[in-house]
Amino acid sequence: MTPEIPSPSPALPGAPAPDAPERRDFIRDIVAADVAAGRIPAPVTRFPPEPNGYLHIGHAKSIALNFGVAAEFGGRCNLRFDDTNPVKEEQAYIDAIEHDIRWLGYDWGARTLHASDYFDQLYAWAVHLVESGLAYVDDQSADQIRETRGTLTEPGTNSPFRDRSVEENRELFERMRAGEFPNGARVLRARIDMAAPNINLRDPVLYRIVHARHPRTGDAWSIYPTYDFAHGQSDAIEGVTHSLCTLEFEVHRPLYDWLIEHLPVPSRPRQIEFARLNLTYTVLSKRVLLRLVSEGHVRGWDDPRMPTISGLRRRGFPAEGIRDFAGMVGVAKTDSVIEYGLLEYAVRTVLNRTAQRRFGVLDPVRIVIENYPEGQVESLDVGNNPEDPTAGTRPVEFGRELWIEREDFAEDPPPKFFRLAPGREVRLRNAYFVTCTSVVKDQAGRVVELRCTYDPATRGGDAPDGRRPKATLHWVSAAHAVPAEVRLYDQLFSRPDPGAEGDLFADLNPDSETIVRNAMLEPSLADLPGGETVQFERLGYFTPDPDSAPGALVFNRTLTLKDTWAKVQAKGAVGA
RNA sequence: UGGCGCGUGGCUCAACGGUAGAGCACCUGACUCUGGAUCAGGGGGUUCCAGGUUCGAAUCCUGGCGCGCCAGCCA
Repeated sequence: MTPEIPSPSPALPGAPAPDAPERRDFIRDIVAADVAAGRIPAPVTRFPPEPNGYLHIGHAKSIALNFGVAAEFGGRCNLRFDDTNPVKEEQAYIDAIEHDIRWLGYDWGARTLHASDYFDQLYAWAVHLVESGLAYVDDQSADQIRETRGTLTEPGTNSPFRDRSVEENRELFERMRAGEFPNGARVLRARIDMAAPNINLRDPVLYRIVHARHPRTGDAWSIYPTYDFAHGQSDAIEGVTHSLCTLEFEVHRPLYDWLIEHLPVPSRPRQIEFARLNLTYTVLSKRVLLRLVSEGHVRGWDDPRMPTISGLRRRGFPAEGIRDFAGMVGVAKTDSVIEYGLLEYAVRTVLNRTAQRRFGVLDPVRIVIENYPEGQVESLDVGNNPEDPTAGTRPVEFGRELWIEREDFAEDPPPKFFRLAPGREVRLRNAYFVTCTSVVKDQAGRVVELRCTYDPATRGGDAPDGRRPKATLHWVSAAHAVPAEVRLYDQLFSRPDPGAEGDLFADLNPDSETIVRNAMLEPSLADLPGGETVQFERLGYFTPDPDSAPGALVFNRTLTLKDTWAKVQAKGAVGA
């Protein structure tokens, strides 16, 4: 499914480019101050995904932050899987996550770590807490625990098992580990304060009984630590200095600190929270993304409409564009929603600079050049990228019959329409000037062919007399064109704030994908390698889809070009 | 009628007591063999509100208001 991708650009992502403006945000300020004050020689960060789904563009922000901070201050960033819940986690997700981070262009050396690597140590620390009288085994059910936790405005009440002896707690916890009890029979809880105004401090659960096979530790454990107990301690084991996480963990920080304080951990990490990424027209919730996939609203995690890294990759977004975007969105504590257009801007900027140009006609209409010799074919030299002279040129066949874009012709051109019309001369890009002499229609009145003449003196696209048509059209030789299916994409959701008014799934855009089955492409496109995105001149950026096969080409439209004509039309429509 | 956090142009951020700035978006013009790109210019902010401190407040204090998060044996 996932195409094999050429390695990302050689520039070391994460490391500041020599000419990059200094990136500044409150987290980098804190790190810089810690380094300047000599509290740490260099920062250690970590990216801690739970392997229960695919990475998405929101994770890219976190990845760029964690790896970026580490690189900029000469530190390091670990990849650590937060694999403490075996009922939701799978090896397939672990593999996909590693692949995606590599594709994005980040490198964590040999430091592929797992919270599960620390299960022994974590267990020993839990015992330490028991022996300090700071944790106890609670026999209450999940329901009972919920009922006695209190509410936002009322304190909770102590569990009847809260004052068990250290001996009894130690024995019971040991037996939980030995697998003597069924799921949910007992938990290990921290003994903090059932009346704490912060609910996370009301004797939070540290360990629960889960009889499930873990992707890495197999059946070795029948109890698993919760996020709260595993995360900070894992940070401490790894020597993480700045544990960067999203805002929803803010209220967990007092617990994070409490555990670090009461345990003989080897280092004292500090948790700092920042706002997660939100994007208009997009949902970045693993739960929802999983539903989109499992309910068949999209074809898979890597559907080109998905905001997953694999989806964006299949769509043709370059890793560099995603990295640039992550750098542009800023890091702050304000809950915010980024306009999707900023992502497009970042991607277009990279693609404009790097994508080779090709000719492709999505909605072909035939033109016949009446004064061009029948049977003649000539090869024209066409530049691969006007933004990059080193990209060279390629030969493109020209002949008497060509395909042009149907919408590049108007029998009755509206004002400000500069393209082909009866009697009007336009330039065929890198080829000749042609003038439309007549229109051939079928019985239904549909244009089936345009008869034209060309000016042989304009070969290459310039007129000796200096005259300049107002429009330049893309074209493909009818005798050489290869047919292809092209998939056009629009937002997966039809409103900028999906789900804001009721059911999220009711906001799915029914026109998020449009399939064009009879596109005509220049023949060089037939063997474009997967993972490469090119520009179809005047149309946008396109990339071969993995569904593509020899003789049955399939392309995805990555993005359109910026379209000011569409804007003019829209204005006209409003004014009319 | 709990706790924690956040409020600066349409969007995202900066300004860290000295009189509000950037990117994106938007508008205009130039240029152009992509109605793309590029270049030049422009509009747009009572810095949530109200008091207070100060020669001076987006920055400090007090009180409001609004928004977000927290009552999983998810992370």
